[in-house]
Amino acid sequence: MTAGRPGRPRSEQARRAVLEAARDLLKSKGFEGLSMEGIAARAGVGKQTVYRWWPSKAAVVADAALDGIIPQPPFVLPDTGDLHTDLTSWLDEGVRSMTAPEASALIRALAAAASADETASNRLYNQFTGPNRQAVVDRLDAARVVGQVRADADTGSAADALISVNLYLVLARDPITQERARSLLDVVMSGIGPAHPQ
Amino acid sequence: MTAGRPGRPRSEQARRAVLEAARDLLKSKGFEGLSMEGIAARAGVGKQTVYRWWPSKAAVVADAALDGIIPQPPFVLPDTGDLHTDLTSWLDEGVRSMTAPEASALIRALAAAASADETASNRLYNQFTGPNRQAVVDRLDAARVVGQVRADADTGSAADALISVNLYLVLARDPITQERARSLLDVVMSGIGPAHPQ
Amino acid sequence: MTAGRPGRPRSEQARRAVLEAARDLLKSKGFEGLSMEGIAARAGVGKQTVYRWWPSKAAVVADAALDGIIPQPPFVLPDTGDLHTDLTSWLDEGVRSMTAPEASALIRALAAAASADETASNRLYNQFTGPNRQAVVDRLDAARVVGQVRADADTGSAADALISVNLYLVLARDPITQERARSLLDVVMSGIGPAHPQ
Amino acid sequence: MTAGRPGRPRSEQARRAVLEAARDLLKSKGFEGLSMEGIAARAGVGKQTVYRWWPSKAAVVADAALDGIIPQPPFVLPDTGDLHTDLTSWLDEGVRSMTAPEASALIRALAAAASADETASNRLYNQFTGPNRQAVVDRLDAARVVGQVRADADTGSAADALISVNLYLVLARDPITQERARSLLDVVMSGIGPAHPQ
DNA sequence: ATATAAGCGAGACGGTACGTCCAGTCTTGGT
DNA sequence: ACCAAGACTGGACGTACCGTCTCGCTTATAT
Repeated sequence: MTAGRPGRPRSEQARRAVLEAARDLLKSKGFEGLSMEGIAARAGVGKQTVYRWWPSKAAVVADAALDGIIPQPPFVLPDTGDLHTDLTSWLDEGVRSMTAPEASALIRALAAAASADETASNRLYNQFTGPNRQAVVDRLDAARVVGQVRADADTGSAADALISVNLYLVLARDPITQERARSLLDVVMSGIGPAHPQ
Repeated sequence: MTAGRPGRPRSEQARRAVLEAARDLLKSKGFEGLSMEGIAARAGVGKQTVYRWWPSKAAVVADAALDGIIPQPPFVLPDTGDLHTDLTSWLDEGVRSMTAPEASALIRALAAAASADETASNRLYNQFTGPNRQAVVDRLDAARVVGQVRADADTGSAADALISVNLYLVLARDPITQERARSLLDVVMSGIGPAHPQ
Repeated sequence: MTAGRPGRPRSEQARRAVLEAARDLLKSKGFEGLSMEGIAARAGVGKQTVYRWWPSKAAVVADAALDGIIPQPPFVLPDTGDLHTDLTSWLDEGVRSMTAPEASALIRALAAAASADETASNRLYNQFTGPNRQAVVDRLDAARVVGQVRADADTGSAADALISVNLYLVLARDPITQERARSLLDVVMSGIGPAHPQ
Repeated sequence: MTAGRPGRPRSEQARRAVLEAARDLLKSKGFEGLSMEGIAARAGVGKQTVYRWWPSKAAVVADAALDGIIPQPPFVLPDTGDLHTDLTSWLDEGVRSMTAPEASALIRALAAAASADETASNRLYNQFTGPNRQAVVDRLDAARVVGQVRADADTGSAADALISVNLYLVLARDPITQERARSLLDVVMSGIGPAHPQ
């Protein structure tokens, strides 16, 4: 694939060491406390090696996320045939994976990275939030076919609501609980309007 | 209030100059590009004066937000008697105020500040997001009394959904549009489930 | 003198620590091996403090020389009435002070500094080599008055010869000896031409 | 000479490219501004090729000088029978070749190289300054045979004086002029002592 | 012919130093 | 007790080179 170019090939070991160092430092010191210099030092790598492949700490963080070095919520929803059951188990799994203090620190870091750098924001969205959102949309669309979702519902907006609340809670440092997730699901499924609008 | 203490009283002029300098720099350079030194220089103020009153740039930013120096979305909802109309006009106003590129840059900056500093996060939440959310909850609760919201709906979760999606869109750098806001409102009002499950 | 300006005054302690650190490092590692970073570290001073007052390592070295922190050959010649005796003792003193390996390393360093930087070159000349040369010229001119130097001799060129040979020997790493100095003095005093040109 | 060893023979083209690149960079940026990396880049040569043959930039500079790629003053003195005439024309030629700003920059660079590296210093002396000095000594010794130099004069010291003053002037950035050279020659030939001491 | 050997350009590697910016702190004179 | 000014130590920034190391390739002698 990478045609036989001249010159010493890129060191896979250095690449992984950088991403893992970034993840570790992110957990312990947050995005603000992260530094290119610190990443290089902990990875046992020259600073130039970091700058050769990543333009900023936001880019390193984004790559670490994309590489699975920063753990991600699951991209696939179960499909048992019952939408409510499936969304509930998906939400429970999400709550479980985000309640570890480490996990919320990482998410805050990703938010800060997205805030600081447009490119990082796009990459994180395209390969992290995006697929997750798409999985929800797909499941909802499948449910529509079997009549569990009304024909004219905007499944995209529903997915947005289900996903973004967690981001909001993490940033606001409000604890994320199962109850809260289920209340949200109830709102999204049934709405808050009176049961039988004519 | 500040009892007649001895010594020179705090300079109100310096205080405002600092907050306004912070706002201006935030617009042009983002939270990452903001510095205490830069704030002091632009405000024409000694660095010590900044440190005397604020421990970090996140604290300055939080104060600037609370002081109204960073413009905020409206805290009150109209109450025309029709919930859907009121929420629509509230959302439209929100969309309008967040679509300016400056505004989204400021929101990203506040998100970064919240991510970086727990104290700033709390202050921003308590006096910025919180009242806004509360206003929505209050309006929904009032609507419930007149039967426009079903009795067992969780108005808190509904408010969370309405507010947090915008945060998500700003961080993901997805454009915020009226259509999108109205689709979301439709989901929150009516749910996505089949219209009349019996 | 330095009018009551606002702001913290310059630290004399830091100034001396920098110059002494530069001298020590110069002795042990030469001008090439000297670094602004190393100077700051050894002086226990922030790097910025060095850069605030000196633009380059050549400037630091020049200042260290001017401040007497780098030892200098004597600027005054004895005047016993006999020129040859006085120049001999002056040369002996010069030979003595330049034969220490430390001293020749310092002189090579000053030559490198002069080579690297025009400003440093001028400062070193004006306050280091220059006065020394002038002292020789003055002594020669005084000797001319009493008939120990012929009327039309160019004392400036004679001083140049007496001084520059040592520089040449240090750079060429030829050992400087009393004999060599005295041979040179003989050439300068008597010339190499036949004893009685008509 | 280099016995028919196996393997690809050294590239003469690369060797010259390196030395010429070094000379060009020396002219424009001085010895301090010269770098192995820069030499390789300008020569269109791999860095390893430079390091394979030269251990340091001082070594490259020394080689460039020895190879005639850095222009040198003439090694031979005319011998018209009249010493004063010959030395005058030799000095004039030296003055002429050193007054070009490029030339003095190169000489300062050679001085810096000699200062930085003992090996380079020796090579430069042995094959650059040394032969030049020897040529002067030889001419003076020849002149002694015909009575133009007194029997007990130290021709070595005289040669040192004639050569080293130029080095001193270049480092001090004092302009080198014909007048100055001739004054020096007068001192060396006739001395500064009274004309006929008996 | 085909190994083996050495040189070549290219370019990544772990590092050091550069010169600048900023973090927080401290110390002036003045309000 | 506050203020502006500005110097202090410290540390990260992003860049330039250091000297070393692998690549694929070329060019020689030795089998």
